[in-house]
Amino acid sequence: MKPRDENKINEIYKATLTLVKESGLAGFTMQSVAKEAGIATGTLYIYFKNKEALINSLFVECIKSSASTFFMNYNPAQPFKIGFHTIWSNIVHRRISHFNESIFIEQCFHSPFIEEEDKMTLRKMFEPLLQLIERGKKEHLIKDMDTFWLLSFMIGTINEIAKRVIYYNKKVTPEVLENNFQLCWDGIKA
Amino acid sequence: MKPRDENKINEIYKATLTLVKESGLAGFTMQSVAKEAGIATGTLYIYFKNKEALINSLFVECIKSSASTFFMNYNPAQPFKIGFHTIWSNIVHRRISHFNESIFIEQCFHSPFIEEEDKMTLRKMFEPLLQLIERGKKEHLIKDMDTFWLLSFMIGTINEIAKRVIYYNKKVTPEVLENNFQLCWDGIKA
DNA sequence: AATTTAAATGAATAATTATTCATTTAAAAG
DNA sequence: CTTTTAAATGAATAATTATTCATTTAAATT
Repeated sequence: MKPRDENKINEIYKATLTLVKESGLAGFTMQSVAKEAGIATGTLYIYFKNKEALINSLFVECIKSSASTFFMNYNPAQPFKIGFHTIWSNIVHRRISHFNESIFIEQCFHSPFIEEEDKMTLRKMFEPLLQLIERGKKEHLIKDMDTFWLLSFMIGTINEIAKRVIYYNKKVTPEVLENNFQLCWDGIKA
Repeated sequence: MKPRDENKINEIYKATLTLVKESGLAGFTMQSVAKEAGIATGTLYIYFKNKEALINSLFVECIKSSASTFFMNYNPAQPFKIGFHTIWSNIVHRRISHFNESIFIEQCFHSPFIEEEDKMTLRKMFEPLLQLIERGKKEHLIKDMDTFWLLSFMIGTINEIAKRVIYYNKKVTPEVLENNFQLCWDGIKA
């Protein structure tokens, strides 16, 4: 028998992300995905039951593959600021280098396609970061403020950096990164 | 002759924003807008040439009406920090109280419907804020960093606050607002 | 090399959604 | 009160897009 070309799923995912970035969740059709992925429309339905399933699977895939990068090189044994910087940096780089993915995840939040459960999974991804923030508060290194808002602050600045790098075609020099980190750090530090 | 019910345009706008918030730009149809606005489908086409025109007009309308609120009570003659706080506060409140609008504007940026020119208009809205930031740098009150990134920092945190207030159903107490402003201020201050 | 099995195809069909238009309604003008 | 004009209606049509399926292709097994 003929085996599935497992790489095809990646092609489909990649095509979908490209199209969603270009024209939003509103602007992509199954035909356009097939064309972009270089396969026939019918083939899409071998891999995904329907459009909704494609979107859902991709969403879960994006979450998983993001999560795996957020805590790379993060070692809880290191000093707080080092750890915080590592995670900050990881998220910034991921958002920029996988901007399509960032847009897709964001758009999915306002779409009827995603299950509440999957949104929960996304939130859980940040758990280790929440713990690090708690630790920073205990060590009196950062402000004694609701962890929820401290995380909000950090994520908000990161998301905006990524958007601007892409839309305004800004170079991400180490200097730009360090300046931006400084803004964030001065904000949260005690 | 029968005059147009000018209020109808507002109903259509309101309906569209509601639907876009609920299910994204992808998830609204002309039929659903008509139903939500309590009018017949055909009536939509008296007021708007087609779907694209509706989206475009609403986008421009959102920009204009936002802009009018961002600089309320802002007096350039006042000390820098007062002015900065006023604008910060205005934008936060607008984003929260008109969350549908915020989502719509954001989604439009990733849709094929909006003209580049209209996006430009949105960017120009922040002009007075850019000038205030320049002033803050001259007065050595805030960091001597690229104004572009200082603005990014401010807007990024604001957007995330609004999202979280809505999605996590957080109360916007004066304390929450002041704490969040403090984060932002400590970030940018010299 | 023949057979089997499932992938792949893409035109055809089904479903959805944008748009139109013949008709009705209601306000204004005479 | 009649006429005129344009708004409003919503079912019908057109256009678009999701999904299917009969057929072809190619890998694996015998």
